[in-house]
Amino acid sequence: MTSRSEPIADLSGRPLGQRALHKRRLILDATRDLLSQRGLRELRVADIARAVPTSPASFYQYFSDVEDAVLQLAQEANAPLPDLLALFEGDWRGAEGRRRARAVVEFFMHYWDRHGPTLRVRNLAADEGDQRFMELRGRAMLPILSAMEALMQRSGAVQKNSGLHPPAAALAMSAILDRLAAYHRVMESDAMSHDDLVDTTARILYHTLTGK
Amino acid sequence: MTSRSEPIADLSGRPLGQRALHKRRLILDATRDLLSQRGLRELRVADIARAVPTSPASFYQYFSDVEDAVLQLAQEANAPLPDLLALFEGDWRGAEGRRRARAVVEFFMHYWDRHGPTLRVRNLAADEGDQRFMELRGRAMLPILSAMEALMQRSGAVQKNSGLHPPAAALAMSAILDRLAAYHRVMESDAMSHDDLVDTTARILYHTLTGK
DNA sequence: TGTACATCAGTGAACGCGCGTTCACTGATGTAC
DNA sequence: TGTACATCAGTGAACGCGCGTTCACTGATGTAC
Repeated sequence: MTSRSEPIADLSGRPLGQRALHKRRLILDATRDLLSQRGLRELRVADIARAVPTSPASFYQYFSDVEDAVLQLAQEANAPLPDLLALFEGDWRGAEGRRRARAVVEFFMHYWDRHGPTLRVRNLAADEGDQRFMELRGRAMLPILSAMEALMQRSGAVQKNSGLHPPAAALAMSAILDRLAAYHRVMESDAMSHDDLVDTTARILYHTLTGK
Repeated sequence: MTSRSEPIADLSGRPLGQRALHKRRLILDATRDLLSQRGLRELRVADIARAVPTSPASFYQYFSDVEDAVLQLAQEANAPLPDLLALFEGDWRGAEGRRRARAVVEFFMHYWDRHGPTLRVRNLAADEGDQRFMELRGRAMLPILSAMEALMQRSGAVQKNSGLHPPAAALAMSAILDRLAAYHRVMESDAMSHDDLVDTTARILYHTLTGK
C-alpha cells in the first residue's frame, strides 16, 4: 500500500533506481529498529544514520525529517490490511463465524507484534492532531470499520442488539482489538493465558457483530 | 494521589515551602499546556522555562528532566479515579445499572478531555517499556479492573456469559473506554452523535459486566 | 567491445544554533533574642 | 519591635556538546556511438 500508482521518489521528486531504493530501505529499517529499542523522544537523524551506518546527508536525500521517515513506515504498515478485510467479508454464521472472530483477534496480535512501535507512534501523532498521521490512520481504519458495519447489517446484529449504533459499535471493537493487541504480551501470565485473551476478545467481537 | 504520605520535595529531598510549591505548580502547568499544544517530541526544558516564564535552572530544582515532570503530571492524573471506582461498587441491577454504565462512559470522556495529553504520553511511555510509567499505569488500572471483575462475579455475568474470562473481559472494557474517550471528540459528527457513542459503549459495558 | 560522457547516488566535513545543565550569586523569608 | 543571622528559593549567564542541515565533492552506473 506504499502508494500503488506513483513510484518511490526522492525529495526532489525524481524516481529512484535499485541502488537508491536499497539504501532507502536500510534507512527505514534502522528507523524502525531504533523505534522499538528506544523511545520516540530518543529518535534522531544522527542516530539513524549511525545505525545504518551512513552519513546523515543520505537520510536527507529521501526524507525531510524523522517524522517523514516514520510516516513512511506507518504507510508500509497498512500493507497487510486487505488480509484482515477479507476475514470480515464472507460467511459469519455459526462455527465459521466464531473461527473468523478468533482469526481476526490473532491477526491483530501478530500485526501489533510486528508493527507495534510504528503504530504506537502513528496513533500518538494522530491523537496529537498531526494531519498526515490522522489521514494515514483513517485510511487504515475506515475500510475495517465499514466491513464491521456491513457485517452487523447482514448478520442481523442490528436487529438483535437493537440500540447498538453500528458505527459506534465498530469503533468500540476496533478499540478493543488495537489495545489488547498492543499489550497482550505484557498482560499474558499464569492468571490470564494467551488463549483466555484471544477467546474472550473473540467472543465479545462475535457477539457484537452477529448478535449471537 | 500525589503521594498521600510524603510531602512534596525538591530533588535533594528537602520539603518545599509555599513559595516553592507554587513555582513547581507553575512549571507543571506550563508542561501540561505545552504538551497539549505541541507534541511530545517538541517538549523541551528550555521551552517550559520560557512558557512559565522562569529560568531553566528553576526547572532543575524540582525535576531531573522532562520525563520526570510528565511523570508527576501522570501521577496527579490518578487523583480522580476513586470517583470512578465508586461507580462500579454498588447496585448494578436494572435501570440503576444502565445509569451507572452511562456514568462510567461519561466519566472516561471527561477524564480524557482533561488529562488526555498526559495520559497519551503515559501510555506511550508505558508501551515503550518505561518502568516508571508502567507502574503508574498499573496503579491506575488495577483497581478498576478488579472492580469490574468483582461486578461480573456478583451480577452473575460470569455464569450467563459463560466462557468469558473475567480479567480478560475487564481488560477489553477498559480498552474500549480509554480509546473511545481518547478520540470521541474527533469522531463525533452528524453520522455519530455524542449520545450514540455514549449509549453504545454503555450498552456493551453493561452487557459484558452484568450478562444482561 | 571500448571509450566518452551524462546522470545517479552517496557522503565527509563543516557550520551554526539551540539545548541541557550547572554555578555562583541575589533576593526573600523565617527565626532567635 | 527591631536587628542579625540562617536558610530557602530563584535565576542570569555561561559553557560545551551534539544535533540538524547543507555543500561540494567523489564514486558508481547507465547510455551512445
